[in-house]
Amino acid sequence: MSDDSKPENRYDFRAIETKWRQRWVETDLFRVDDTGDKPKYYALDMFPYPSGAGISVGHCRNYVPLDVACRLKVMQGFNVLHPMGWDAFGQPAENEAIKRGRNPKEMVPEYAANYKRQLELVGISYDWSREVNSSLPDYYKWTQWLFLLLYKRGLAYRGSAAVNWDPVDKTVLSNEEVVGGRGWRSGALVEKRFIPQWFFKITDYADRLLAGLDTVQWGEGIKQQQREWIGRSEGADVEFEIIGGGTNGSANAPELMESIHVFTTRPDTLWGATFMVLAPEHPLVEQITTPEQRAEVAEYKDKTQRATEIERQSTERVKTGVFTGAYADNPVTGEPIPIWIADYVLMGYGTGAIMAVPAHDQRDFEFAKKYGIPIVLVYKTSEDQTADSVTEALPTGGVMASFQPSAGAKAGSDFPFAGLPNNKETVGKVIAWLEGLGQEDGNKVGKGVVNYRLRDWLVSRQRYWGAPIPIIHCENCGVVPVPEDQLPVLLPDVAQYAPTGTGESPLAGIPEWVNVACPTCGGAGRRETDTMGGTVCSSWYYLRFTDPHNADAPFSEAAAKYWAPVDLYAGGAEHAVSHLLYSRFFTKVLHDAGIVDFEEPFQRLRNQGMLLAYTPGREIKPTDGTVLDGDEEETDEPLDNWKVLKPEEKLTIPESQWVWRWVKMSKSKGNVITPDEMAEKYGADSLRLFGLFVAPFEETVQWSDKGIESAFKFMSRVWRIWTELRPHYAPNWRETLPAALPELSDTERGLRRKLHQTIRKVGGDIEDFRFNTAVAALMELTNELSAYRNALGGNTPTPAQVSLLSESLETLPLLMSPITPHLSDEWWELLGKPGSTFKQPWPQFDPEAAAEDAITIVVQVNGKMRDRLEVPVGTSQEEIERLALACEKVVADLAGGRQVRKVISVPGRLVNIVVS
RNA sequence: GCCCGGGUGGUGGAAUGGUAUACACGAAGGUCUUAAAAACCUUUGCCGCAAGGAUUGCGGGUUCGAAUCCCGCCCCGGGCACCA
Repeated sequence: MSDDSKPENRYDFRAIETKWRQRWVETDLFRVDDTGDKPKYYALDMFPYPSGAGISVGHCRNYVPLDVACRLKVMQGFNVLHPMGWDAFGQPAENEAIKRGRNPKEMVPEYAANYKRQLELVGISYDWSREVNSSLPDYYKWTQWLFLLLYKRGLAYRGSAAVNWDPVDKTVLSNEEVVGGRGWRSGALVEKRFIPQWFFKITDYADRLLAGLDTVQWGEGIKQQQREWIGRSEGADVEFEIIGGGTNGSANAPELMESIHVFTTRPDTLWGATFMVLAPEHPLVEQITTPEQRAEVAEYKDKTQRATEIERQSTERVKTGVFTGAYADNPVTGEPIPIWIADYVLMGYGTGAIMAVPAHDQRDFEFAKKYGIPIVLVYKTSEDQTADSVTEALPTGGVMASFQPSAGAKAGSDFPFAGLPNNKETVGKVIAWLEGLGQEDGNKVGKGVVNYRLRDWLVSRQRYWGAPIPIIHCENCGVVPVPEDQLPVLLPDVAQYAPTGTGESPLAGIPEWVNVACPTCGGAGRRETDTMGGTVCSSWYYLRFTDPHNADAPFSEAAAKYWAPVDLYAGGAEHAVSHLLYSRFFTKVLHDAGIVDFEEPFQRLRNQGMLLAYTPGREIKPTDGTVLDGDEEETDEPLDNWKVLKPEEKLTIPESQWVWRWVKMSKSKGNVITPDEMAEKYGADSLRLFGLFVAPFEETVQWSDKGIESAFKFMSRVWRIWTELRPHYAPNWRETLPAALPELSDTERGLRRKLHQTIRKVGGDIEDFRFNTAVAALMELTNELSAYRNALGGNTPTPAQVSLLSESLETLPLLMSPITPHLSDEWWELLGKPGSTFKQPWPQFDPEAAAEDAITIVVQVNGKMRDRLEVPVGTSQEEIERLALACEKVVADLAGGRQVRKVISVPGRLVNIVVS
């Protein structure tokens, strides 16, 4: 049937794709403007860090599907913003530059150019005139401007925060560079050091960040992760006075006495609080520890600080702690209760101190049992239940016991809670009661508060490759923001990019950059030498794309108003909390500053699945060091007892000993397949089609060469079929088709029906991100066209058949255009049409043509399929039921006196006969 | 332990209350060819010669009808983890 000897019958994807790639660039096809009467649509990929390795076919799993969605939107008449840029600041680029001994300012643009080349290679429709690079001054000027905006709004502040200090390399490490408590290069145990650093006050927005989640179309899983990260919990802040303890060697001990605030979600169990626990790092520990306990406390503190990481990973956590010698006053019972320190209380959550209620909290229970601390039941499940009889904490159930306040108690003498159930309502009543106590001296015992797990956002990095923080420290004026007209604070060149041995950024080593006059008083000032972490740059980039070359503002309000917010955002689920939360925070700040008119940056979010490659590795023993060798591109934990083979190991270890596993495709694992080699071998269109067809967008995919071969096979096949039918194309088919319709055979009407059903399905599936079924629909249509071509044989088609074929020949390139744009444009040209399918309207779906003229009705007996009926559309329900009951198989089932009890009809689908 | 996904033929997957296995891979047979490849055609989830039967991780439930909804359990992947 086919004849590949004719050159035009061969699918010469190299010639086709090279030609159209060039032509799209020459005609500036993907350029968009902020004007016109079309509705806008903003679709965005998470912008990548351009690594030296270039993109892998894994990246195509992200960029190609969004490109398909964009191309469809353009054809549907939207003005589509589809930009791309580079998340160029940050550690990966810095580490790469250090490793290669290169200047990141030169290296990053080279890598970016390579990325751009590869993205053009696979035919992504980016408007490159809007390319941004977060490491260029024209971009980071505005990152700095936004820092100052937050500073002015009281949302940027300097606080003390711990960094990971590598005592051997004498550098600050990021969390990613700490593996198993050790520095990734030196292998030395990492220490905590506290230094002043800059924070953004994201916690002020905790409730709004929570509420906003209900207004966006994101996956429930991602929303849930953000909710948990924010970690809102309602409870009470309760104050405990310290009534004895260490004098700290000072004579005026009473003045040192303070109170301890705790956060508790269970203030209703206050009567059962028989001790308190402070985190070992709690600042009050020094003050309250008695001289006798000092040595023991110091030892415990030291032990927790050094051994935390190791112990956490080793044994099951046994509760340990040390008594400080101090006591606090339980405000409702008046009893003195001992104050302990223990590492199960975390400094970073709540107030770093808890009231411990062993009767109703399992951790407190274990601790009390171990150290012989009394247990008092607040809730009892039976009248005569005693603390000695319980073997574990009772967090739920029971009713409240009766408590008589002792003489020393602050609380009022009445106790209105006896008999109340253990539930949220009771907690509320107790909080209200606590708030009413001690109001005379203005000192409430407790008050209802909301606590969040969310911490303020640490933006300082003691690193070179980032946007300098636009702050000057003046001896006289303190912290002074750099005036806006002096922005950007340019990142200077340095001799050495690696972190310094002092823990400061390399910028601190350039006196001529650091020393400046104070903008306020003119006195001696020092520039802030910390830079901003990469997540700051990426928290607003989506807005820069709306107006990427604006020299007077981060973006014009008009451009942002026209384009933003982003209608469709696509990227990896690994950003579920960090980037996606920070961008939302920035957007709310900009909203409050009156700069943007919306509060949520990303209306619809889709997360693509990972791409796995079958990768050789070797078994490792648990003792076989897990210290990484530093050239890891990503920092995935090594899989339990297995490690990827290094290139040299592939030579030394015989293949029979290789252990294969599916792991994420990445440069560090040596399993990357690049789009370059695939495009060379099969073409970009085949690569696009394969990535879409192989699995649903969100699903993890196992890469196989077989898969792309099958995509290529389809491309060759559809090319051949279309090419063989093309001689029958008549451009005037729209005029001739109406008259031709009555002449068509059933088969031919069936082909036309399939065509219009496919128009409907492909459009709908792409909008729903169901690319795999859209491709399947195109394959089905191709199969029908193929069958029709075979049926036609060498016969000359009638004029009616020409009209029919012409409609298909012209529609197919348009239907395939979003998915295989190069092929589609080549076909378009072969039909004698100018321009690109990209600028053509999406085909109109004709409901009449798509309608079936016969339907299959399934006949069931008691829900079991018995027969099928082919009936013409429009057959009455009564007629269908009569036919169903007359079916041979139904009649057989009804034999033996079984009675028809009910007949259920679903129009157009089935008849279910319920028999006794 | 908690949270979020998921479990359907030999394989990737389709079907989200109404014909389970679309589409594709793989496999088998055929046509063409000196031959091979490619292409094209046919068959192909399981048991059974067949009629027919069982079947969507396991067990129960709701329903005329469940892969789909509900309850309990098992397994796999991902995330968080002493959160007071």
